[in-house]
Amino acid sequence: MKIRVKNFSLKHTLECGQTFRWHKIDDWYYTVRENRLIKVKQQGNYLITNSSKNILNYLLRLDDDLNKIYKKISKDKIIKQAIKNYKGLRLVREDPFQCLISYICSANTNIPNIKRQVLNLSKKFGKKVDGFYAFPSAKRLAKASLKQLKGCKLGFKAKYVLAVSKFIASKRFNLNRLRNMTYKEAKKELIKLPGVGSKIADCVLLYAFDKMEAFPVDVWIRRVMQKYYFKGKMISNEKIVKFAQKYFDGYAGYAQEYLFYWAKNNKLHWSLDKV
DNA sequence: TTCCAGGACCCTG
DNA sequence: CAGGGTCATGGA
Repeated sequence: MKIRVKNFSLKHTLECGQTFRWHKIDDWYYTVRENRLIKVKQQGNYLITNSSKNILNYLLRLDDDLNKIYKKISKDKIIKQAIKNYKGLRLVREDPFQCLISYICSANTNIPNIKRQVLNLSKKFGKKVDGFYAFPSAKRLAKASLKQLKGCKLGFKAKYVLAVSKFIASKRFNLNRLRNMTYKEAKKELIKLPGVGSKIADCVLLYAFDKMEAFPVDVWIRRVMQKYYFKGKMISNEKIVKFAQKYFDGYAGYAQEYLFYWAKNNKLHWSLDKV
Protein backbone atom coordinates (compact mmCIF):
# COMPACT_ATOMS: atom_id res chain seq x y z
CA MET A 1 0.00 0.00 0.00
CA LYS A 2 1.09 3.53 -0.76
CA ILE A 3 0.53 6.45 1.60
CA ARG A 4 1.04 10.08 0.72
CA VAL A 5 3.00 12.02 3.35
CA LYS A 6 4.20 15.56 3.66
CA ASN A 7 6.82 17.09 5.86
CA PHE A 8 8.05 13.65 6.87
CA SER A 9 11.45 11.93 6.94
CA LEU A 10 11.33 8.23 7.72
CA LYS A 11 15.11 8.15 7.97
CA HIS A 12 15.42 10.93 10.55
CA THR A 13 12.42 9.64 12.49
CA LEU A 14 13.74 6.10 12.81
CA GLU A 15 17.47 6.82 12.97
CA CYS A 16 17.65 9.79 15.37
CA GLY A 17 18.02 7.46 18.35
CA GLN A 18 14.58 7.66 19.95
CA THR A 19 13.60 4.10 18.97
CA PHE A 20 15.64 0.90 19.02
CA ARG A 21 13.58 -1.83 17.36
CA TRP A 22 13.47 -0.88 13.68
CA HIS A 23 15.84 -2.85 11.45
CA LYS A 24 16.99 -1.43 8.17
CA ILE A 25 17.59 -3.79 5.27
CA ASP A 26 18.29 -2.07 1.97
CA ASP A 27 15.66 0.68 1.72
CA TRP A 28 13.16 -1.04 4.01
CA TYR A 29 12.65 -0.62 7.74
CA TYR A 30 11.17 -3.57 9.67
CA THR A 31 9.67 -3.91 13.11
CA VAL A 32 7.22 -6.18 14.95
CA ARG A 33 4.24 -4.60 16.64
CA GLU A 34 1.35 -6.51 18.26
CA ASN A 35 2.96 -9.71 16.95
CA ARG A 36 2.77 -8.55 13.34
CA LEU A 37 5.63 -7.62 11.06
CA ILE A 38 5.52 -4.09 9.73
CA LYS A 39 7.70 -3.01 6.83
CA VAL A 40 7.93 0.43 5.38
CA LYS A 41 10.09 2.50 3.06
CA GLN A 42 9.93 6.06 1.80
CA GLN A 43 9.97 7.19 -1.81
CA GLY A 44 9.73 10.95 -1.97
CA ASN A 45 6.35 11.97 -0.64
CA TYR A 46 5.11 8.41 -0.33
CA LEU A 47 5.46 5.61 2.17
CA ILE A 48 5.34 2.08 0.77
CA THR A 49 4.17 -0.42 3.38
CA ASN A 50 2.51 -3.75 4.09
CA SER A 51 0.72 -2.02 6.97
CA SER A 52 -2.14 0.46 6.99
CA LYS A 53 -2.48 4.21 6.98
CA ASN A 54 -4.08 4.19 10.41
CA ILE A 55 -1.28 2.20 11.96
CA LEU A 56 1.51 4.30 10.46
CA ASN A 57 -0.32 7.51 11.36
CA TYR A 58 -0.31 6.28 14.92
CA LEU A 59 3.24 4.93 15.14
CA LEU A 60 4.94 7.77 13.27
CA ARG A 61 2.68 10.64 14.30
CA LEU A 62 1.93 11.56 10.70
CA ASP A 63 -0.97 13.72 11.88
CA ASP A 64 1.19 16.04 13.96
CA ASP A 65 1.13 19.51 12.43
CA LEU A 66 4.90 19.91 12.12
CA ASN A 67 4.75 23.42 10.66
CA LYS A 68 2.76 24.59 13.65
CA ILE A 69 5.22 22.90 15.99
CA TYR A 70 8.21 24.40 14.17
CA LYS A 71 6.68 27.82 14.57
CA LYS A 72 6.23 27.28 18.28
CA ILE A 73 9.76 26.07 19.00
CA SER A 74 11.85 28.11 16.51
CA LYS A 75 13.06 30.54 19.13
CA ASP A 76 16.78 30.80 18.43
CA LYS A 77 19.37 29.92 15.84
CA ILE A 78 20.43 26.63 17.45
CA ILE A 79 17.01 25.02 17.32
CA LYS A 80 16.40 26.59 13.90
CA GLN A 81 19.56 24.97 12.58
CA ALA A 82 18.54 21.60 14.03
CA ILE A 83 15.09 21.88 12.43
CA LYS A 84 16.63 22.82 9.10
CA ASN A 85 19.00 19.83 9.22
CA TYR A 86 16.40 17.27 10.25
CA LYS A 87 13.23 18.49 8.62
CA GLY A 88 10.51 15.88 8.76
CA LEU A 89 11.74 14.22 11.94
CA ARG A 90 8.72 13.19 14.00
CA LEU A 91 8.40 11.71 17.44
CA VAL A 92 7.28 8.08 17.54
CA ARG A 93 4.61 6.26 19.54
CA GLU A 94 6.21 3.23 21.13
CA ASP A 95 4.64 0.33 22.94
CA PRO A 96 4.80 1.40 26.62
CA PHE A 97 6.38 -1.74 28.07
CA GLN A 98 8.93 -2.07 25.29
CA CYS A 99 9.76 1.60 25.65
CA LEU A 100 10.13 1.37 29.42
CA ILE A 101 12.44 -1.65 29.33
CA SER A 102 14.46 -0.24 26.43
CA TYR A 103 15.17 2.98 28.29
CA ILE A 104 15.99 1.15 31.51
CA CYS A 105 18.61 -0.61 29.37
CA SER A 106 19.81 2.77 28.11
CA ALA A 107 21.38 3.76 31.42
CA ASN A 108 25.06 4.61 31.12
CA THR A 109 25.56 3.12 27.67
CA ASN A 110 25.33 4.10 24.01
CA ILE A 111 22.76 3.54 21.28
CA PRO A 112 24.39 0.52 19.59
CA ASN A 113 24.60 -1.16 22.99
CA ILE A 114 20.96 -0.38 23.79
CA LYS A 115 19.91 -1.89 20.46
CA ARG A 116 21.99 -4.95 21.17
CA GLN A 117 20.41 -5.43 24.59
CA VAL A 118 16.80 -5.17 23.39
CA LEU A 119 17.55 -7.40 20.40
CA ASN A 120 19.03 -10.00 22.74
CA LEU A 121 15.91 -9.83 24.91
CA SER A 122 13.68 -10.19 21.86
CA LYS A 123 15.63 -13.14 20.45
CA LYS A 124 15.69 -14.95 23.76
CA PHE A 125 12.17 -14.25 25.04
CA GLY A 126 10.11 -12.84 22.15
CA LYS A 127 7.94 -14.58 19.60
CA LYS A 128 9.37 -15.09 16.14
CA VAL A 129 7.33 -13.31 13.48
CA ASP A 130 8.25 -13.74 9.81
CA GLY A 131 11.94 -14.01 10.57
CA PHE A 132 11.96 -11.12 13.03
CA TYR A 133 11.36 -11.06 16.78
CA ALA A 134 8.63 -9.40 18.82
CA PHE A 135 9.63 -7.69 22.02
CA PRO A 136 8.66 -10.01 24.91
CA SER A 137 5.70 -9.35 27.20
CA ALA A 138 6.04 -8.34 30.85
CA LYS A 139 4.62 -11.72 31.74
CA ARG A 140 7.40 -13.51 29.87
CA LEU A 141 10.22 -11.35 31.20
CA ALA A 142 8.88 -11.69 34.74
CA LYS A 143 9.52 -15.44 34.45
CA ALA A 144 13.11 -14.99 33.31
CA SER A 145 16.03 -15.60 35.67
CA LEU A 146 18.54 -12.95 36.56
CA LYS A 147 21.18 -15.12 34.96
CA GLN A 148 19.28 -15.25 31.67
CA LEU A 149 18.89 -11.48 31.65
CA LYS A 150 22.57 -10.98 32.34
CA GLY A 151 23.17 -13.34 29.45
CA CYS A 152 21.45 -10.72 27.29
CA LYS A 153 24.28 -8.37 28.31
CA LEU A 154 22.11 -6.09 30.43
CA GLY A 155 24.83 -5.87 33.08
CA PHE A 156 23.76 -4.05 36.26
CA LYS A 157 20.38 -3.23 34.66
CA ALA A 158 19.27 -6.88 34.62
CA LYS A 159 17.91 -6.63 38.16
CA TYR A 160 15.86 -3.55 37.27
CA VAL A 161 14.36 -5.17 34.17
CA LEU A 162 13.39 -8.23 36.18
CA ALA A 163 11.90 -6.24 39.07
CA VAL A 164 9.93 -3.90 36.78
CA SER A 165 8.64 -6.80 34.68
CA LYS A 166 7.40 -8.49 37.85
CA PHE A 167 5.67 -5.34 39.06
CA ILE A 168 3.83 -5.01 35.77
CA ALA A 169 3.07 -8.69 35.18
CA SER A 170 1.61 -8.97 38.69
CA LYS A 171 -0.48 -5.83 38.08
CA ARG A 172 1.00 -4.19 41.15
CA PHE A 173 1.94 -1.46 38.68
CA ASN A 174 -0.47 -0.52 35.90
CA LEU A 175 1.39 1.07 32.99
CA ASN A 176 -1.70 1.87 30.92
CA ARG A 177 -3.12 3.94 33.74
CA LEU A 178 -0.43 6.55 33.06
CA ARG A 179 -2.03 7.49 29.77
CA ASN A 180 -4.90 9.28 31.47
CA MET A 181 -2.74 11.04 34.02
CA THR A 182 -1.16 14.46 33.73
CA TYR A 183 2.54 14.64 32.93
CA LYS A 184 3.42 15.38 36.54
CA GLU A 185 1.28 12.64 38.02
CA ALA A 186 2.52 10.03 35.56
CA LYS A 187 6.15 10.99 36.11
CA LYS A 188 5.74 10.69 39.85
CA GLU A 189 4.42 7.16 39.38
CA LEU A 190 7.11 6.05 36.92
CA ILE A 191 9.94 7.22 39.15
CA LYS A 192 8.76 4.78 41.81
CA LEU A 193 9.96 1.92 39.61
CA PRO A 194 13.49 0.62 40.31
CA GLY A 195 15.99 1.78 37.70
CA VAL A 196 13.70 4.61 36.55
CA GLY A 197 14.71 8.19 37.34
CA SER A 198 13.73 11.53 35.90
CA LYS A 199 15.37 11.08 32.51
CA ILE A 200 14.06 7.60 31.74
CA ALA A 201 10.60 8.56 33.00
CA ASP A 202 10.58 11.51 30.59
CA CYS A 203 11.57 9.23 27.70
CA VAL A 204 8.69 6.85 28.42
CA LEU A 205 6.23 9.72 28.84
CA LEU A 206 7.34 11.30 25.59
CA TYR A 207 7.68 8.25 23.33
CA ALA A 208 4.90 6.06 24.71
CA PHE A 209 2.37 8.33 26.43
CA ASP A 210 2.05 11.46 24.30
CA LYS A 211 3.34 13.79 27.00
CA MET A 212 4.81 16.44 24.73
CA GLU A 213 6.10 18.54 27.62
CA ALA A 214 8.50 15.78 28.67
CA PHE A 215 12.14 16.83 28.14
CA PRO A 216 14.60 13.97 28.71
CA VAL A 217 18.00 15.34 29.75
CA ASP A 218 20.85 13.00 28.83
CA VAL A 219 24.53 13.92 28.44
CA TRP A 220 24.02 15.33 24.93
CA ILE A 221 21.04 17.49 25.85
CA ARG A 222 22.91 18.67 28.92
CA ARG A 223 25.82 19.79 26.74
CA VAL A 224 23.76 21.65 24.18
CA MET A 225 21.55 23.27 26.82
CA GLN A 226 24.38 24.24 29.13
CA LYS A 227 26.48 25.64 26.33
CA TYR A 228 23.87 27.55 24.35
CA TYR A 229 21.07 28.28 26.80
CA PHE A 230 22.90 28.73 30.12
CA LYS A 231 26.16 30.37 28.99
CA GLY A 232 28.20 27.34 30.05
CA LYS A 233 27.04 27.59 33.62
CA MET A 234 26.60 24.37 35.59
CA ILE A 235 22.92 23.79 36.30
CA SER A 236 20.73 21.00 37.64
CA ASN A 237 18.80 18.72 35.30
CA GLU A 238 15.51 19.74 36.85
CA LYS A 239 16.19 23.40 36.09
CA ILE A 240 16.99 22.50 32.50
CA VAL A 241 13.68 20.63 32.23
CA LYS A 242 11.70 23.51 33.70
CA PHE A 243 13.40 26.07 31.49
CA ALA A 244 12.79 24.01 28.34
CA GLN A 245 9.14 23.39 29.15
CA LYS A 246 8.51 27.09 29.47
CA TYR A 247 10.79 28.18 26.62
CA PHE A 248 9.49 25.66 24.07
CA ASP A 249 5.90 26.29 25.09
CA GLY A 250 4.17 22.92 25.23
CA TYR A 251 6.44 21.22 22.70
CA ALA A 252 9.60 20.70 24.72
CA GLY A 253 9.63 17.05 23.68
CA TYR A 254 9.87 17.88 20.00
CA ALA A 255 12.59 20.46 20.63
CA GLN A 256 14.49 17.93 22.66
CA GLU A 257 14.56 15.39 19.83
CA TYR A 258 15.96 17.87 17.34
CA LEU A 259 18.53 19.21 19.80
CA PHE A 260 19.59 15.71 20.82
CA TYR A 261 20.18 14.60 17.24
CA TRP A 262 21.94 17.83 16.43
CA ALA A 263 24.26 17.69 19.47
CA LYS A 264 25.13 14.08 18.81
CA ASN A 265 25.82 14.52 15.11
CA ASN A 266 27.95 17.56 15.82
CA LYS A 267 29.91 15.60 18.41
CA LEU A 268 29.40 18.29 20.98
CA HIS A 269 31.83 17.60 23.80
CA TRP A 270 32.86 19.16 27.06
CA SER A 271 36.11 20.35 25.56
CA LEU A 272 34.09 22.51 23.19
CA ASP A 273 31.90 23.76 26.01
CA LYS A 274 34.81 25.20 27.88
CA VAL A 275 35.91 27.47 25.04
C1' DT B 1 45.02 1.70 28.97
C1' DT B 2 41.69 4.93 29.80
C1' DC B 3 37.55 7.21 28.67
C1' DC B 4 32.83 7.42 27.41
C1' DA B 5 27.94 6.22 26.43
C1' DG B 6 20.01 8.65 25.79
C1' DG B 7 21.53 7.20 34.35
C1' DA B 8 20.04 5.54 38.72
C1' DC B 9 21.21 4.86 43.28
C1' DC B 10 23.51 5.35 47.49
C1' DC B 11 26.25 7.88 50.64
C1' DT B 12 28.24 12.42 52.38
C1' DG B 13 28.51 17.11 53.74
C1' DC C 1 19.98 19.91 47.85
C1' DA C 2 24.64 19.16 45.41
C1' DG C 3 28.57 16.35 44.62
C1' DG C 4 30.97 12.12 44.01
C1' DG C 5 31.69 6.86 43.53
C1' DT C 6 29.77 2.69 41.66
C1' DC C 7 27.71 -0.34 38.48
C1' DA C 8 28.50 -4.10 33.30
C1' DT C 9 29.41 -3.67 28.61
C1' DG C 10 31.76 -2.62 24.27
C1' DG C 11 33.81 0.72 21.09
C1' DA C 12 37.21 4.42 20.29
